[in-house]
Amino acid sequence: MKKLLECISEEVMNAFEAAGYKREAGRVSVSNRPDLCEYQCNGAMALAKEAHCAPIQIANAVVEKLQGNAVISKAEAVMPGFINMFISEEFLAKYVGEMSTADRFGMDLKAKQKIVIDYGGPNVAKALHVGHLRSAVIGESVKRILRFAGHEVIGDIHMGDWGLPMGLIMTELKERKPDLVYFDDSYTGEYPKEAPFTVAELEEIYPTASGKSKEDEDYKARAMEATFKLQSGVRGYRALWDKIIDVSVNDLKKNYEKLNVEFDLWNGESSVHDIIPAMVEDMKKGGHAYISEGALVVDVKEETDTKEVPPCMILKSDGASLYNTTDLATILDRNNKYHPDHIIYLTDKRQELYFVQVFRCARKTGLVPETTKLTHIGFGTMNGKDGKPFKTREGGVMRLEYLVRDINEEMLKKIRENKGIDSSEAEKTAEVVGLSAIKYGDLSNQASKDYIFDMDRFTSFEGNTGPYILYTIVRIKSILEKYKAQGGDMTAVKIGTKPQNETEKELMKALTGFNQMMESAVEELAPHKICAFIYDLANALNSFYHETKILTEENEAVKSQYIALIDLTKRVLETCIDLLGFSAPERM
RNA sequence: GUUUCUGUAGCUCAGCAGGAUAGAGCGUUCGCCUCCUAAGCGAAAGGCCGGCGGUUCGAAUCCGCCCAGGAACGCCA
Repeated sequence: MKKLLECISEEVMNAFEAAGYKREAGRVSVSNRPDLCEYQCNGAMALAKEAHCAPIQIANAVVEKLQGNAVISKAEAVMPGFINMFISEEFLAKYVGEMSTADRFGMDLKAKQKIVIDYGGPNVAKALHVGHLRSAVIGESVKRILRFAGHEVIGDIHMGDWGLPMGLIMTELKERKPDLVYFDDSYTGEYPKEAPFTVAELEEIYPTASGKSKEDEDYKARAMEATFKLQSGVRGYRALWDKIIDVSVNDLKKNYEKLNVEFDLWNGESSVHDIIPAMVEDMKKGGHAYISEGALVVDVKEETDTKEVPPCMILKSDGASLYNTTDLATILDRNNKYHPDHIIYLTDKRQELYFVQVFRCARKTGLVPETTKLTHIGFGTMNGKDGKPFKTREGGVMRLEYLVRDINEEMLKKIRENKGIDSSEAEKTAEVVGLSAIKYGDLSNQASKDYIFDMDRFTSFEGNTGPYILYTIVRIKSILEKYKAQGGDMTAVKIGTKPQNETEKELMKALTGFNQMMESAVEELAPHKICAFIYDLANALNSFYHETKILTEENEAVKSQYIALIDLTKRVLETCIDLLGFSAPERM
């Protein structure tokens, strides 16, 4: 379905052409002066110089050609050369009517792509903290947006599950429970099903071990040995590692579930361990990798660089692999398995340079074809009210669990003080609304920017917040329920006649922006555009609601259109919040 | 030091393939519930769009310089 602005632009372009000017000048945008007009075209002014005449003359000529137009009800030329237009109400109603019955509200699909999203995942055996929130929330939304646009998307959490941290944990475990069968090299039987530790223990073990290794050389040596044993496949160490992964992943799943975040793949650095040697060998053979300052590197400088881009390190001088190595191997692995058209990484924006290096290295060494797009979405930090990175009151790193819990408690308080909702429903509702508060608060900002996490603001029901959006949806649901209870037939309602008043027209116009907005949200991988759109749409709905008695409208045809219109609004809003990764309750 | 991002109302943020009087929300002030959820709606006040230059008929938006803050800059991830 053509976007509304395209429909209007086409008319204006034709008019430009008919008046003897080039049609490109006819591009129309939503007016930035709603007091003067609804849509505007500034092409006449841009054209003036090459056409050697005053812009107002051009505008006048174009306006003349627009008289009696079916799409544009009124057009006028204004000094110095603006073309101000109003849309035909009949056309608008017809357009919205088509939208309401079309798939995806009439959004056209582009060629289908296969896309992998890498969430730059958390380390196993470490509690999720607020730093992991953005990757999960933004990534989930981007995934849903791309799927909505018709692409095949594979989300990979991509955990840090290999290397020294694992050795440290095992060393500390051995220290505490030396009798575990996993450490008995002569043991050949089955290993126990039960893990010899809980998540809580695991989370405490890692920092302890990490601390010890910094002070105790001998301890560190043992940890490195354990790491080596794991990586070289010693049976007991592998079995123990499996348990660590099991316990951690279980816990991670629980946490991500609360955030309504899902992954298709639970891969990690370990997944590509086996293909690293061959990859490194190829890089050497290809003449790309060479030894510099003891380490194996690939140059990734380019002539056009304005800054120093250090080489991409493949192996450390002690021969061990590092972050780069596994990321490169992962690219290779993904290419072999999925042949993706596009791989998207979500990490903190501080890793920008790192990804420039990795992407260039991957291209240079031919890990992916030229056509595979590699994108890094670098997001800003979540700060506290003081503008500094978010911390607990004690100054430590805030666990994600606690953040979610605090938001939910705050939400529950507000919901309880409002109305007599019974307590089990209130708790459920608080979770749903709380999630909207967290996610909307995050996603309504541009991903690349830092933002301030303000509990009071995010959980507020007023203003540009998640709860406000949900409230709007709940309001609509309530009317529709009543309509049905009164015997109204939802399948019979439709949109097609011109709006009765200004607020209805504004609501229609707001709805028509969906396609335009979605296209740029997909193109720019920008969930915040959806937030801005639904905020405007919710405002339009609430104004309409306030001005219009819907259920008591006596003219049945008018009432039917009202119902169809708010139903469409509800569906659009629900689709959008689903793309953001949350949902609305029945009541609140 | 080099590179890069950011700087818009008291606060939190939009707007940036250049367009007419720079927009929201919170907060402040003032209206509106016998009526579909007032968690709402309407209105007012509040701005040298960090500064200075340049390009242009026209700049918050493009370019240059400067100021302020953050970040990155080979063996962490």
